[in-house]
Order: sequence, then C-alpha cells, then structure tokens
Amino acid sequence: MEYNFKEIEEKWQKIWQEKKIFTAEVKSDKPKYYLLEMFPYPSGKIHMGHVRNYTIADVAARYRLMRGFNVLHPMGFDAFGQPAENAAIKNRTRPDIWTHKCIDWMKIELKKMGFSYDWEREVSTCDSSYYKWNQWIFLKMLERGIAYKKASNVNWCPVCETTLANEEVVDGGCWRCYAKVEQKELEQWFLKTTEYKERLLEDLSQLKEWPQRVIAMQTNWLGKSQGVEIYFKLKKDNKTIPVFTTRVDTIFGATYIVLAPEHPLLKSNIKYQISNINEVFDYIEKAQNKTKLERTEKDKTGVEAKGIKAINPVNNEEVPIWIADYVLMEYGTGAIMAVPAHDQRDFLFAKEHSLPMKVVIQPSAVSHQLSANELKEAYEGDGAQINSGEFNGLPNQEAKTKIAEWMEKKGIGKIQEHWRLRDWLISRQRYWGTPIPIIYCQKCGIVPVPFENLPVELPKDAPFTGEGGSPLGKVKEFVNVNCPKCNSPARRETDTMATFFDSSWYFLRFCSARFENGPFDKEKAKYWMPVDQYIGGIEHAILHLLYARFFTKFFKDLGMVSFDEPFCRLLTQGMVLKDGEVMSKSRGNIVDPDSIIKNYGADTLRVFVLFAAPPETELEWDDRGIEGAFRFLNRVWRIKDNLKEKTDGSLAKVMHKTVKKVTEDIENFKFNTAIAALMEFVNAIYQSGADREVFSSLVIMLGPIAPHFSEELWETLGNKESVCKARWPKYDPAFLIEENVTMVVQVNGKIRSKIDVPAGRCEDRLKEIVLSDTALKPWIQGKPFKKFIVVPDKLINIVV
RNA sequence: GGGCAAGUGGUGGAAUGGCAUACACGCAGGACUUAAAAUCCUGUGGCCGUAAGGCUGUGAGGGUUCGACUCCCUCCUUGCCCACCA
Repeated sequence: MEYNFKEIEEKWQKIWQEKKIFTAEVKSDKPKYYLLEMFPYPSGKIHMGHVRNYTIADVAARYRLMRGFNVLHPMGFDAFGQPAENAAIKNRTRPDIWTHKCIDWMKIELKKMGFSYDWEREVSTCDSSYYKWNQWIFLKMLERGIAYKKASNVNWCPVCETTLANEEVVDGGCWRCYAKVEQKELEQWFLKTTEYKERLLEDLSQLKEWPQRVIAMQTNWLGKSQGVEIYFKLKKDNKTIPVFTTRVDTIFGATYIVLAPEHPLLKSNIKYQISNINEVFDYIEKAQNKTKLERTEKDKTGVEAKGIKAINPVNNEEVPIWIADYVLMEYGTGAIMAVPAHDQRDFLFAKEHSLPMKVVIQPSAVSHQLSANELKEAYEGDGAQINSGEFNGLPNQEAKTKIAEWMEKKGIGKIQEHWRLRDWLISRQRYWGTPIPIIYCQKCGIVPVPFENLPVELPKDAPFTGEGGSPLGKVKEFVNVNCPKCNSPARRETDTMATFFDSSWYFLRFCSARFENGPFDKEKAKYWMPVDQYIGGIEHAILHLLYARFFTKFFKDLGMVSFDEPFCRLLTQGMVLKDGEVMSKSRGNIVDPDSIIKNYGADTLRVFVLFAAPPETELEWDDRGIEGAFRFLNRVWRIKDNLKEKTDGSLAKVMHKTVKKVTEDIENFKFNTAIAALMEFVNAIYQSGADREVFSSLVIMLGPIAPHFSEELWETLGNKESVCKARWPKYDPAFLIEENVTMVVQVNGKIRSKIDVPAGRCEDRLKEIVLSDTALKPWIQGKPFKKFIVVPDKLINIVV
C-alpha cells in the first residue's frame, strides 16, 4: 500500500479531535509542562514563519506528552489591530466580521498542519470576554497610579493617524507603514513602565535559559547609565542649568554648554537677556519642524545665545551657551556640557562653529602632550588627567569617581543614573482595539468606568470612511454617557489601547481561558505558570517580551501571581528565507504552506522545516529539500512490508544508540540532528532488516516529528491506542558498550594509522601494539618517544 | 559609533579540545526496466599519483596545546539590535 498522506492526515486529525488527545488535564499527578508559541495575528493565511515556529513547538509538546507530562499547549489569536480596519474601509465590511472570518480560515490551516493544540482554551483578544479584562487591568493600574494621563510630545504617524509608542518608531518612521513620524503635543494615556525599570533590569539575571542576545537587547533598551548631573549657574542670574554626563572626568575640558531647542530655559524670562533672540527663535522653530530622522543628519547646526553665559562650577570659567538640535530634550536633562577634545560630536560642532577646545585626558601611549590645535578627532579613550586642577595625573577612570564625589561634597553635582526607557504610551486613535474605560465629566473630571459596568463594548457598526480620525468618536451612542459619579451628561474616552496591551498577559488567560471572576484564576495560574518554554520570533525580543514581563511584575504587586518572570525558557526561531531573502509579499518570493501540504502532506513539510536547519538559525527554503523529506518518509513507509522475525545484534546496537541520540537532541531542540540520526537508523535497517520491535521504536520516535504518518504506521503494527500514548523508547546502556574499538594513532598530531583493540586497553599494552604496527614504522623508527598520549578507547598521539 | 551573533565541500548543514565535512540535497556510476519514472546499491573537499599513498584544507594572520572548526589576541566580511543617549 502506498503512502497516501492526504487520506492519513485527514483521518488522524479527525481522531485526535474526537478523542480529545490534546486536552490538558485539569487534575493530574503528572508533572506539568506549559509550552507556548507567540499567538498569531489572524491574517487569514498561515505563512512559512508560522509553520516553522509552530512545528518546532509541536515537536516539543508532543514529545513531553509522550514522556508522561500534563501538557498545556494552547492557541489563540491576537485579533485587534489595524489591518482589520483597513479591510473594513476597503471592502466595506465590519472589522469584527472580517477578523472572525480570518480566524476561521487560519484555524483550518493550523489544523491541517496537525498541531497538537488544546482548542478548548482558544482565546481571541477581540472578544469582549477577553478585552473586558484588559479594561479591568487598566483600571487596576489606574488605582495604583501605574496608568496616568499626561500631555506630552508624542510620536504621531500622519498616515495611520495615530500615536505610536517609542518602541513602535523604527528609524524615525512608523513601524507599520514607514511614514515619517511627527511630534505632536497631545493628552494621552501612559503606563508607568519606568516604575519597574530596576526590576525589569535585575530580573533579567533570572532568565538563564534565554538567548544572550535577547537579554542584551532588553538591557540595551532599558539603557541604564551611571553618571553625574552637574549644575552650571548662569552668570547674571542664579538660575542653574543641570547637565548630565557619563564622562565627569572630562568636566575641566567643558568649553561651552548646549541646550536642546525645546529646553525650558528658552521659554523663561531669561530669553529677554539674549541679544540675538530673533536668530535663536528662528533656529528653534526650524528644529521643531524637523522630523527625528532629519535631526540626526550629520552636519551639526546650532546657534549661540548671545548675551548670556554659564559658569563651569569646577573652575568658575565663563562658558558660552549654544542651542543645537543634536541635543535631545528626551534624554538626560536636555542640556549637555560640551567637551570637544574628548567627544566626537562636540568636536565636530566645535570645528564647525570655531569654539575652543581643551585637552584634559592625556593618552599614555602618546609621548608628547596632545594639543587642542593638532587634534584631528576627539580623543575618547582612557589616559591620565591633565589641566584638571587637583586631579592632574590620576588615571581618568579613577578620577571619574573622585571628581564625582568631590563635586557632590561641594554641592555642584550629583551622582545619578539615567535610563533610556520611557513610560509606555498606550492611547491609539483607532477603532479596532480595546476601548479605554474612562469617562470625562465636566464636573468630576476623569472618571473610571466602575468595574461592574465592564466591559465597555466596542460598538459594532461604526462608520469606516478612512477619513477624519477615529470612527469611534462618530458613534454618538457610544460617546455620550452619563457620569457614573454625578449622572450628568459626559463623554467617553474614544481612544483605544495599543494592541501590545492585549498580548501582555494572554499566557495567563490560557491557564483558565473561560474564567469569569477575573483575568485569570489564581490557582490555575499557580499550577501552570510560569511558561516552561516560549517560542517566537526575534522581532518580539524587545516590545512584547518587555511588556509581558512588566505586566507579570504588576500582577505580582497585586498579589495575583507569586513569580517574577513569566517565561522560563525562550527560543527565538530564525526566519524562513528564499534565495537568501526574507519571504515577503513585496519581494514576491512566498512559498504557500497550503500548496506544499496539498502536494506532499503536512508531515513532509514538518520534516523538511525541522531538518533543514537548527531552530535558531535562518532557514533557506529549498524545493528539492522538500522532495528529500518526502523520500525519507516513503523510505520508512516501505519498511513495514519487509519486517523480519528477529533483528541481529548489530542493529539492536544501532537502535539503542539512536534512541539515546534522538532523545537528547529533542530535549535540546536539536531537531535537525535528531532527524539525521533517524535517517541513519533507517539506512541501517535497509542494510540488515528490522523486526517489529525495532520498527516500533522508529515509529514512536517519529511520532512528534511526523505525527499523522506515525499514527498510521503505529496502527498498522496492531496498536489500538494513539502513538501519543505510546511509551517513549528507553535505551539500554549495556548495548552502547563496545567490546572492540578502533583507535586512531597519530604521530606528532598527524594520523598515521588505526588499530582495532579490545576496549579498555592500558597504556603499556597499547605501546607494544603500536611498536609492532608496520604502518607506523616510517614515522617512528629510530626516533625516541618524547610523549605518549592516550585518550582511552579513542586516540593515541606519539610525540617523537 | 556601541553591543551581539555568525563565517566549514557545488548547496543546506554536522562535529564545542581528540578521525573535519555526519545527515540530506545535487552530481556521477551501477542494478532493475523494452524504455522512462520510481526504487535499491556505490562513489563524491582540493592538489599530486595508474594505484598504494602523500600533501593540503573549516574567512585572514598570530598565540596557547602533544593535539584547535572548537580556547585566546588582532584583523576582514556578513547579519541582527541600539544609536547625535551626552
């Protein structure tokens, strides 16, 4: 009988569903294993990235199930977001209808891949039974002062007509549509992620099984830096300008200071002292009209604020004050001390505007003293202090601490740390998201929607014209409400939450997906959490993972969970490439998983995706590789018709070796070499023929990798239960012991001979054997042994 | 500019101090077939050699070691992340 993948796959998918093979047990004595993949946005079709991510996870889930774990392997949909709105505008449909249709299509495709999901726990973030709890969490955050509203300059995407979080601005453009991001002053809702910055940084050290680079990226994003805030006084005024520096050792070389164009000093009364005020204001206006990207252009423009001077507090020298847009208001204090001799940006600026330089660090490698006039670029390295008063001669790293302490004592500076992390802006001027549960009342101000009135449901039929801002603002029945406090007419908040809010806690919802008395059942979460293994794309290394960690810490503060970190192990799978490029619609190099399933079956696709590369590295798509995977399965299929009565000893040995290798490889997510070992096993079977026992072990080990295929073979072997319930084969170490071994004989590190000896031979016996080896004679004859190195049962190296 | 990965046959990759290139793709040859496909078997880094065999070989150069794809240093290249971050 031929391998009829189509029939087999449909048959087993049906049986799995009917027998509820993958439903997690509610009460169980087994150890728990929570395996989670990053849930998809329901675009309607799965792509190769999904196939890869979910196949990797599925092998792990099925393997744990076969090893006797109580496995939680859920799936859901990150269903809010802009594409649904765009589709609504384009196709004159409703976002909810469109989204649910997409979810249905997507589920069909996921089921076709044979993934072992517990569909009874499915969640969609766009259902009010889910987003009700978004609103609940938001109100809890409001109670605790973690959610707050403020007016600020925010990133604004003119194309999407919405605000963006800092994390969503990529190269000065919108992460979604790449439009240039503008700055706009708006009243918006924020979450105080900065309140958790220390814990977000410190707890990274708990994440021992996360990829190093994700830890590095998060650390980088949090951006903690140690430095000193230095107070420069104005000459004619006792106003101070604080500046922040990480290089306080260069303070004696500060020859001017620079303010960001948005600096508050320029809005204060001081401006009347500036003699060239028109020029200054001109510059400020120009700078404000620039986008972030334009401001990072290399030429350093700027203007001096004439008529005012500042005093360098360490030497009381008078320094000019400049305004330049290379200084950013968002970072530090919005003002810097400029040390052109030791900072390249300041150097370029000083050259451009003919400002003085002063060398205060002397590199030890240079014999003559550096001079300001000769510098071709700033010297940013280490060295000894010069021109630095009482600190002259000290190594600059040491001076850094000394100067900081000295300044603190004198009250002219303060040791401080600065962070790159900003609070998280969550307001979006969009329709298809969770309504922010707030009511604005003329009398009472900002009034939270009472808990018992949740959810604030999203009206289903908003007008989608694509023009004039959020459709939600146009739905009168939604906007106009009575104030919950005083009952007078009031307005609802019409902004919705950023969708990253939804995905920041879904892993907790899966623990008790239908729970109605809170976002999740504490007891269930206690049992299942934290997630044992999380799998997803590297593109979420910062945003999603940071937000999810932040939410977890917030839940801990609420007493709802008792752990600090939500994900024990993280695996970031590599991308799927075609011809060396990422598969994408715009490049037109998409391979549709559905067509592969049609022509070769899901099991072949799974084998290929697992075999072609280790999970973390990029995977180059190869049509011929698919053929190879298909050929392998057929090769296994044919074994069943030629089973022998009894296997000989050498094959038994191969079997035990294979079981050991495959087990270890699957545990360590090395599926490519696990499959290679199975292929070798199959090659050995073709050489000497297998009996039922040997073949059964092969079928079981293929279970997590090619599940439908293995089920069918398992059934042909006369088994009544699913292969998922089969006992994972054990290897007997006795079979792995070799009686005779081949040892490599090297002379001076080069292989000159091989000898077959009984295992465990001692050094003296080996020496005798080697001396009588004719193949070695030309290399060792007449030369005294300097060393005789033996790696037991493996290798001999003779040094002559 | 800073940080983190990675660099191995014609290709995807294996080996993490001990036989470099497992496994697969491709290619070549053979068997089966009237023939083709499928299948099965054999070979396959480079150079020299009829062969036995020798030399050489993991981005480049140096170091540690009896022994280095693997560890250390310098450099080059590619990818990713961050970035006028003070």
